[in-house]
Amino acid sequence: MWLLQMGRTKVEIKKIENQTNRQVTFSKRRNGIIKKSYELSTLCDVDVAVLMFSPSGRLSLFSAKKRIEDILWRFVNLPVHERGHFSYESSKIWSTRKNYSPKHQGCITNSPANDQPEIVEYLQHEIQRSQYQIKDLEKQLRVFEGNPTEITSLLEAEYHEQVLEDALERICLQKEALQNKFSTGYIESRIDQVYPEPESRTLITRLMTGNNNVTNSNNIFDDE
Amino acid sequence: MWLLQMGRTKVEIKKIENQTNRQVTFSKRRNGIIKKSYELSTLCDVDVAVLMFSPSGRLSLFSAKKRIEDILWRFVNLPVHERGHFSYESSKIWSTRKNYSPKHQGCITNSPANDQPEIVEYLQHEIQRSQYQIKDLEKQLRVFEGNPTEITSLLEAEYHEQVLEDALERICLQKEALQNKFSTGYIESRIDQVYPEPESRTLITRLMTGNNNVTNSNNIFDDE
DNA sequence: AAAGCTATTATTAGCTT
DNA sequence: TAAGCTAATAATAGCTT
Repeated sequence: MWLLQMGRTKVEIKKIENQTNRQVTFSKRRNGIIKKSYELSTLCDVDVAVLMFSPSGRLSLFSAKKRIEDILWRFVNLPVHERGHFSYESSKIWSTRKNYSPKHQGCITNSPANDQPEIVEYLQHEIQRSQYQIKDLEKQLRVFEGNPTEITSLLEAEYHEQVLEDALERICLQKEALQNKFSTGYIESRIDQVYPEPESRTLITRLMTGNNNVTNSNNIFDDE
Repeated sequence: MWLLQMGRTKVEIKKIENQTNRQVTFSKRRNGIIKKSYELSTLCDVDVAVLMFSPSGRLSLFSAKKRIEDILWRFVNLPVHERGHFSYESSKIWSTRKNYSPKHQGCITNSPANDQPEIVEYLQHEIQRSQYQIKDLEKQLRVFEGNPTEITSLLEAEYHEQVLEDALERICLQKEALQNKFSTGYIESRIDQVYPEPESRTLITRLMTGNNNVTNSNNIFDDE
């Protein structure tokens, strides 16, 4: 009946390459973390918030005792001197954990003694990110201007031609619909079912411009 | 040597009244959650952020793969309706928990209340300014998408039509120019640069468009 | 109190259905 | 594909040092 083995095996902590397996493990372990978080919250009377973004951009949230927004809000609005300091010191927590490598994790606890302007650095970082985003959007807009320096291949030109023709067609249909509406009094209400989602256009457009600035993630590890 | 019992006993999930005990349990279980979060992050390639506020106001943070600010920022910038409001009752994990009372969700305001230094106010102002600019640029881009739901009057439709026709004309001129160039024997061969693999860009595109998928109310424990 | 120990409970990996 | 099973690993409660 049991061909290989029953029950769990010891597993190495590294990315699970098999997509199905990874999904199943994610689901199980996420439930585990959420359960543990709930228990910690209840046993020790602490507010807990957990956020998980999967690679596909899907978000899982958990918060105990308070709305997650309230917990995050409290964090974001902490006075500087209670915000927690960042250091690279290794935690004793991990000193006996074999599978732990601290290069990509940050564990921070606040230390009232330290008064570093972390929030200023954070805000500056976010401004830079916004500037990148603005540059990218401006680049996208320039593509539609037909600027020869932006479109350098026939394929690109044809692609943009197609995008614009599609958009134009939708506008014309919409124009007709509006004309009908005003001439007959009939209310058009199926438009968003009839036409393709604009989101797909945006996505492809952004793919075309190929500007993908990624925020850096210097990670930080700290002892309690 | 062992008066009562060795090893753990089954514990009821309710607030630990003994202060010392509660602190010890907090420390141990917190480490457990952080370890599990690290493992989940690595195994399943997920961004995880954990925040814990003890009753005394002490904060513990953990984030894997990215800075916690980046993860929170991403969450805060999700449109409110995409933030995932969920009820705990829906999971069978909670079906036997008596002490749990879920709180309903509400809105979060976006302007930080601050008694922060001047520089912080200034930076926050700058960020808001950038956000407005981004919104405006996105609005301009939507003109090229020709989304019918954005257009509610004939006048608007005609305006968009004109903009698109102008853009199309410029693109066509550029296309002709490129055709001339290539008809002289030049071969276009950079297709993979023009159309990058969608997979690699999806996350960033979603980030930029703000259209992250979120687990909704009833399936926080469901699979992705 | 903080760190270490271990019996016991809890989680879960790989399987079957 | 999702849900259930169980052997095995992992976490940890209550203890000692």
